[in-house]
Amino acid sequence: MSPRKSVVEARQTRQRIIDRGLAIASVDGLEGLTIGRLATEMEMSKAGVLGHFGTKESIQLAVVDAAAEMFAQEVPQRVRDVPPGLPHLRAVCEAWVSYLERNILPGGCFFTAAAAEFDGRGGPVRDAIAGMEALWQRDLSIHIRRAVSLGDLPPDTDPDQLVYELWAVMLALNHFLQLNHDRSAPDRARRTLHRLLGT
Amino acid sequence: MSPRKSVVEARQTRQRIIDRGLAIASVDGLEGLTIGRLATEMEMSKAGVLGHFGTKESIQLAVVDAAAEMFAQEVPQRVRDVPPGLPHLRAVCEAWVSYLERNILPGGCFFTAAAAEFDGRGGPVRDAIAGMEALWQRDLSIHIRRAVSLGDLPPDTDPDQLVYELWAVMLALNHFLQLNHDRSAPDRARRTLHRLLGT
DNA sequence: CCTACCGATCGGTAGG
DNA sequence: CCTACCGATCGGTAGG
Repeated sequence: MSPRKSVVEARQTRQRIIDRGLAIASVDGLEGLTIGRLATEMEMSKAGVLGHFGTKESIQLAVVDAAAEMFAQEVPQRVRDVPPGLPHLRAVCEAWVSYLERNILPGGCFFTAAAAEFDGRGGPVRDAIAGMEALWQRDLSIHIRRAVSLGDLPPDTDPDQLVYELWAVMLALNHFLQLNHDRSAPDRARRTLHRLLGT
Repeated sequence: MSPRKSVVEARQTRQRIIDRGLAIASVDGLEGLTIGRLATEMEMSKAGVLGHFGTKESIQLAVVDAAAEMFAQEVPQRVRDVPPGLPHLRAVCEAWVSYLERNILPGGCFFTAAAAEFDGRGGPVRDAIAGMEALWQRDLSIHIRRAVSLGDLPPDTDPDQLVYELWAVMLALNHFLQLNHDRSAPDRARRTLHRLLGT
């Protein structure tokens, strides 16, 4: 029997479970993330793992939040000092490409994988994934409109259309990296961005 | 006890299992495609279902083949009479958009979902998915090079780059249709294609 | 945080 | 094509 842990230690354990869960889910999906597997990899009992969350769905939701936090730190946070308008938009996209290129999570972009897995279902997990994507799309749209109003992009730019095309670039980048291990994919993504956002 | 069926009937049953499996897999993935679920929906016993294939992996491989056949009938077959070069390439892309827009499979593009599900693994199923995608990319590349040699596309066109960008358009179309039920996505896809392939 | 357990479901087999 | 079964694993609970 393990000694009872302090509140701080318990919180650390909880965070370690979430981090491990994020790595598992990026490879094998949010359903491949089973309590038994988490327990084995954490060298804990299943009840020990589950006690921090209550249900598997709570684990999944915590992992979705952790993925959003990681993305926020790796992309928008890294370019927060770049001046607004087109420079900021370009920096955001470059940070995004770099994030995918560096393969921080073993299975690539968590949200792309989770969206494909849950898009045919209902429920809180699907809603959380869709909500995070919508937030980030809104952010991109704001950067685009700012670039237009600053005269950095043509006045007839359709922000939603550009969001669609930027999203497409990143989906394809993740797809070619993960399925084909195509190392020329980041370069192709950058060339497309070049065309979309000028030199 | 059901009467023993003829060879023809057995083949039909096998095909019905595959068709049902393709629909299930497009929504819940190739792992959500369980033998028990197939048996319930087919109103057969698990052993009855499994007897046609031997293993679950064989079912998965048969479903991948069926998905490729469906795609072949819905996209390249439909435009086989369109003259080569840019007209053919445009017709192919329009048939592809239309195929995704009509949502023939309840869960959208099977290959996108399957690729996201299996891209972190090894094995025959993953190889079959990647192989089908590679085949279709080769096809696209041939159409592009034909259009270049006919003078329909600029001589400095990079075929692999254009394949990347066309693939991106279709991944995004499927993504926005399935996750967000965004009915403006087909229009956005067509506008991007317009820009990529001229008016 | 553990052991010990629950009913359900998984892929698959034996035998007919 | 069926019934009847196998061991393994699923999410989750009781009790400490």
